[in-house]
Amino acid sequence: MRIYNSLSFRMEEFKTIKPNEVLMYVCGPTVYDAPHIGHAKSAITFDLIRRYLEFKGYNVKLVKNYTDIDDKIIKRANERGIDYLSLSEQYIREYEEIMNILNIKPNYKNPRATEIIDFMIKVIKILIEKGYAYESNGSVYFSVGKYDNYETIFQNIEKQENEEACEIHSEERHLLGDKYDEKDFVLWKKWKEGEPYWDSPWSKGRPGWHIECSCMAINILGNVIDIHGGGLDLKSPHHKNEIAQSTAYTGEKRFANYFLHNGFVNVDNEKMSKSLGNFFLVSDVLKIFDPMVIRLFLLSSHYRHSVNYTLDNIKQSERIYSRISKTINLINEKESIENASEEIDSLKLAIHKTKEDIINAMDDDFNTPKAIASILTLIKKINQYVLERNKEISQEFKNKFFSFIEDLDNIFGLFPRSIYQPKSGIFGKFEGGDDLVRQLLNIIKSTRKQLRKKKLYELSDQIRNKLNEIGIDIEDN
RNA sequence: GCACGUGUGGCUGAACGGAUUAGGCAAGAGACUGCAAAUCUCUGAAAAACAGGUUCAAUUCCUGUCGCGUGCUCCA
Repeated sequence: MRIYNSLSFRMEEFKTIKPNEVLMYVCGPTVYDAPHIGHAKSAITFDLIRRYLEFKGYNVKLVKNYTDIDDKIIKRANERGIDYLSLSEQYIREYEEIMNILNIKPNYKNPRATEIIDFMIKVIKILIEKGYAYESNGSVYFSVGKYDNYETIFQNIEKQENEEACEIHSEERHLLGDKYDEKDFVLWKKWKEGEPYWDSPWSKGRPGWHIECSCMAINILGNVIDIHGGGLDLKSPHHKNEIAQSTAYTGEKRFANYFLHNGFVNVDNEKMSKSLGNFFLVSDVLKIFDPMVIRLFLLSSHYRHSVNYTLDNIKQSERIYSRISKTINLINEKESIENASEEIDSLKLAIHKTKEDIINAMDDDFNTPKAIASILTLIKKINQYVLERNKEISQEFKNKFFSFIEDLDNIFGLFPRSIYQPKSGIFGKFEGGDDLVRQLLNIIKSTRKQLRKKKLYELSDQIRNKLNEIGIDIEDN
């Protein structure tokens, strides 16, 4: 299995620290606003990776944090005249709800920054003791000049250049404001009027953004982890700083063996972001599209690439999704017979082949577009066989097919049982499959059938249209 | 400016050092059908930013140029 490692700028064979276990940390959101499609892309990316690793037999411990204390949270809470905690609580709940709808598997742990302030203080203390950090006017900063090769992290430049870049700063050790170097970043931020604070040896205050993630990862998963993930926009300076401070603290060579970064969701070929204001909230998109369609849309381009959010593009995904679900329903509803033609073997073989293709695609840096293409090729084959040539299928085939769909769902999280089990087709529209509704619909269906038999098309079409208007699609045949 | 990534058909999006360059959407034609929908079949004599280089052979590797995106400031 090969994955692209942002640390080395190339594809690498994936090897874990412990056999069969993957320690994985993903940077979660700063909870001051509702999640947009960009957050969904990141979440779905790492959910996919996690699912695939589990499919490969790894026990994955995925930790994803919430940054629940930060300038923006404080600002917005003040604007609304509420406590910062109730603000972050509100958005954490919303985030979790949406993740659940998008079929994101629950994480191993979801720590919040404010839960481990004590540990952060301990780590900062040690960083000062080791000479990597300094206190200045009540705040504490990490000194990038004291850290070897700071500039080479995620920068494909030679060590010499790094030394040149840092030397200048370390020679002139005078303060620029509170810092010695512009790039020094804050570990502990001194309290200001109207802000929440925690006591520390340096001042009343709160932790800096970068130290939070390092501490949560180390605290829960340990000094060195397998995979660290996040959006491409976190690469620098966030992940860069995380690496510097974490390895400075632990003394290890690496903080994470693999850094993975997902690409953006673009709007008009520009990054969707809160600061640009060009974002679409997941909750709004969910009003128009099925969550699985959103998932498929975001998986239809490679995780490292950007995906352009347009109505047309997401509609394409909707079409593809319905195509696949229709075939799943078709096989589900079709009666199997004892002695189906031997030709069914070729279909069984095709399933086997498709599964292999998917595994190969996914082993190659999680190539979902390729994997999806091979699913569609299989779907076409099945449709040809069952619909066009109207051939019978065996129970054995059905079993094989559904075990395949289950694999697909395990990997992509796209085909939960609910789409083809108890409530399928039109009944799916009614939560819980109300018996009365079910019976009523059956009556309507059989009435229409009789009308059509008697060639009373006008009336039967009218019924079809009326049902359509209230959101029930009927397809004859 | 530095770094990372990217540039494939009307759109989306893969593979691959060579001989037939996936898959999907949209379009057109046809089959089926009372009609619609769904499904299937066929078609588009299809395309690889530009310029060099390596090679028997490059869309694929290398170099340069240009375009685009992102990071270097909060952001998934």
